[in-house]
Amino acid sequence: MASRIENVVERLQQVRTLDELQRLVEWLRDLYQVDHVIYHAVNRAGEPYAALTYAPSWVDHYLEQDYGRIDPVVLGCYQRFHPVDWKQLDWSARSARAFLAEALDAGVGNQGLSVPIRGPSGQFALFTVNHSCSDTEWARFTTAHLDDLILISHYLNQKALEIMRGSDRVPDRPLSPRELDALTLLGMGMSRAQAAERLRISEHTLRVYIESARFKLGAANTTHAVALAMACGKIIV
Amino acid sequence: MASRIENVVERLQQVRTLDELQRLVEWLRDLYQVDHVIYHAVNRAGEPYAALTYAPSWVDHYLEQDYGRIDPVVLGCYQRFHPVDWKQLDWSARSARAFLAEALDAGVGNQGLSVPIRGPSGQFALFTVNHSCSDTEWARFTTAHLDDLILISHYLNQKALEIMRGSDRVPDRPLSPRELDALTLLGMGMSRAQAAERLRISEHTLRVYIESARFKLGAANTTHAVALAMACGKIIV
DNA sequence: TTTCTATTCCCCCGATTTGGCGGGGGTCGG
DNA sequence: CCGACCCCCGCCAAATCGGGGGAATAGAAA
Repeated sequence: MASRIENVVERLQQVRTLDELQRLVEWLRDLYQVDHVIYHAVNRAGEPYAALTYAPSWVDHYLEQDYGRIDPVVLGCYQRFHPVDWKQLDWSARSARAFLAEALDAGVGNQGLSVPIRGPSGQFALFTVNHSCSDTEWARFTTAHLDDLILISHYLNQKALEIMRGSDRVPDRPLSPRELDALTLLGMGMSRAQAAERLRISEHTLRVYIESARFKLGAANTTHAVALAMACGKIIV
Repeated sequence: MASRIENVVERLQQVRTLDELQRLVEWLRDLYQVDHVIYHAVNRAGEPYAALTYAPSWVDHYLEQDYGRIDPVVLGCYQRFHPVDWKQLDWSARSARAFLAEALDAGVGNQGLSVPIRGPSGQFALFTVNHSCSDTEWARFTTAHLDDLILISHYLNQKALEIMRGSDRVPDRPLSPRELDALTLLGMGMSRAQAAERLRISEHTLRVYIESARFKLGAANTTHAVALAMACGKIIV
């Protein structure tokens, strides 16, 4: 029991495919003896990916109804940092209560703990465990395993990112210092004239940098170039 | 030694002020017997905050030169998720090598490990330990304490957010779905006309969304609005 | 109920930005 | 030595952007 977390991390490190990730969450469910374990990532392309132990019918219904937009777990975690007990969430909205009723009906436990995880470029994921039991039993479970769950969610997300990154990696030419300066200042809200003044160059020279940066990044216009440079961490606004 | 992490977490929970946070990183430095410990939050809405053990002169110089924009540690961590050993970073740029020389001169250790941490609204922070020692010694240290450092960085950032939330709470009104759509498409490189066509609304309606989004975000122009929305995780390009 | 917001549409206008065409000078590696 | 890249500058026409007027519907909040 004491070395449980080491085993989990070790097993996590060996995951190589999304299929193995799916089997891992099932294994975690059995290991921690809870009803369900869910890893749910929202990547930048907008295509969500999930590895979970819910009934497929519930998952389909959830996606079909676009419940991600009203689910209090998703909404609540999106603006929080620390793991969230489902009881702390705001279930007051009518749509939220209707959703909860449906969820319980679909076999989702009445108790839950969700860990928000964030990666580069606004990547956002949730690691959730949920179970049907009393408040005191659940409190005992969460206090005992909170640190484990934080670490697991971290490694889980790292693996998921690693697996998915292989496909959409784009090789790009580095931007020159002046090009980075130009995009940074524009991203900070300056006009070209202001940025040129700040950099002590002519407004037209600045344009040359913007154009070459746009070309290197394959951007359609200035806004696109700034967005792309930010998205791959080249500039920080 | 085995219960070290429990002690750390317990002590972290008691932190209430930024001053205590500062003393905590000093305590961590002594506990783990490393040269320096740095917690460095980059708060987009306001000014950055740091609790660290570097010499004040180096910190001042760093801020004055705006080294955050060329520091390979910051740039590298910004696009990564897992803790990063400084040796894995890209030190090839001339500015990076010059920066490194200055840093070593200022007493920064030659070995380092930085943990990127992300919170809601694009909040980004770094938890770093660094030390002067050989590669093998450093490898032994990092493998032994990696999980500790991940957990510490998590709790540290949670506390920092908790403490700062009171003071610099910027009331940002949420963007409407259409405003988010508009900014997203513009960030993807479309012109207003193209984005309007995609959303099946008039080009002028789109302009209304852009303007209201610009107003809500306090942005000077469209590019700025897209950059701000991206920076605080509201849109993903 | 009334106010607020979100969503959609229309007009006009000028300033800014854009994209394309030129031209110089420097440094660096093959 | 030459190509490649980075750094600087100018002119021009057209497209885009930002701002000024409006106004209607629906739904949610107060």
